[in-house]
Amino acid sequence: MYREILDALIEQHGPQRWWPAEDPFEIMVGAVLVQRTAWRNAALAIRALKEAGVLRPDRLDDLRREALAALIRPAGFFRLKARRLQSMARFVVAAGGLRALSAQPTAGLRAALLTIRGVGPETADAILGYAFERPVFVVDAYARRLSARLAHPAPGPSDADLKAGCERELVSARDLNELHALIVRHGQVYCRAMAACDGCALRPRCGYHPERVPAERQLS
DNA sequence: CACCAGGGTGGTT
DNA sequence: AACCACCATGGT
Repeated sequence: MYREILDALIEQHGPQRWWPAEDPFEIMVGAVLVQRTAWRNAALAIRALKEAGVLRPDRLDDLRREALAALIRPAGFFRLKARRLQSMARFVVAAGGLRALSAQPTAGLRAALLTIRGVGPETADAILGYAFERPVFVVDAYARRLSARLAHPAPGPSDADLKAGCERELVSARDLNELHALIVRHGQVYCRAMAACDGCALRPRCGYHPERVPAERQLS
């Protein structure tokens, strides 16, 4: 099921090789900055952090919160995210760095990440998958929409079931990361650009925003 | 002008 | 457990 979706999406869009970042901590920062935000805007904030030379746990922790907020302004929710980034930076410092963290088993590391203010299930999984290369599937808005559409007209699986299903079938971090990246890519291409699924690799059982698909093209 | 983007939190019903 | 308001910028 998910393997076939992965293959179809690779065929259509090619390998994605996410996450675009130079190092694991940049991925962690990006995962917070992109929350409910277009990646373009998160990228502007990351660039500002790099230019200021503060894209490191210790430097981020030392910055004054107003100064950090000003730097990440383009990402939106900047005061909120400044606080979240500092709680994350402090967490990393307190844990003894990324090397120490990466020694933990996945389940424990996930639980630890979830104790950070502003890191929920999705952000934790993005960090686990892309920064720590653990075999987890990131259930985000795009994955949820696709899953709901595939199950239509039945109600889609819960987030937990979707995540578990993907992780059972696609065992490797590489495949799970690639599936998530491709679902996002696919969603960005077809979500608004097309009213329905013309040219879609998953035709006829795909579509985003089912409520926007004309009734005569809805799945029965 | 309205609507949306790779969520999470705290409070209310 | 299921809602809700809130957080805020930049693009279409």
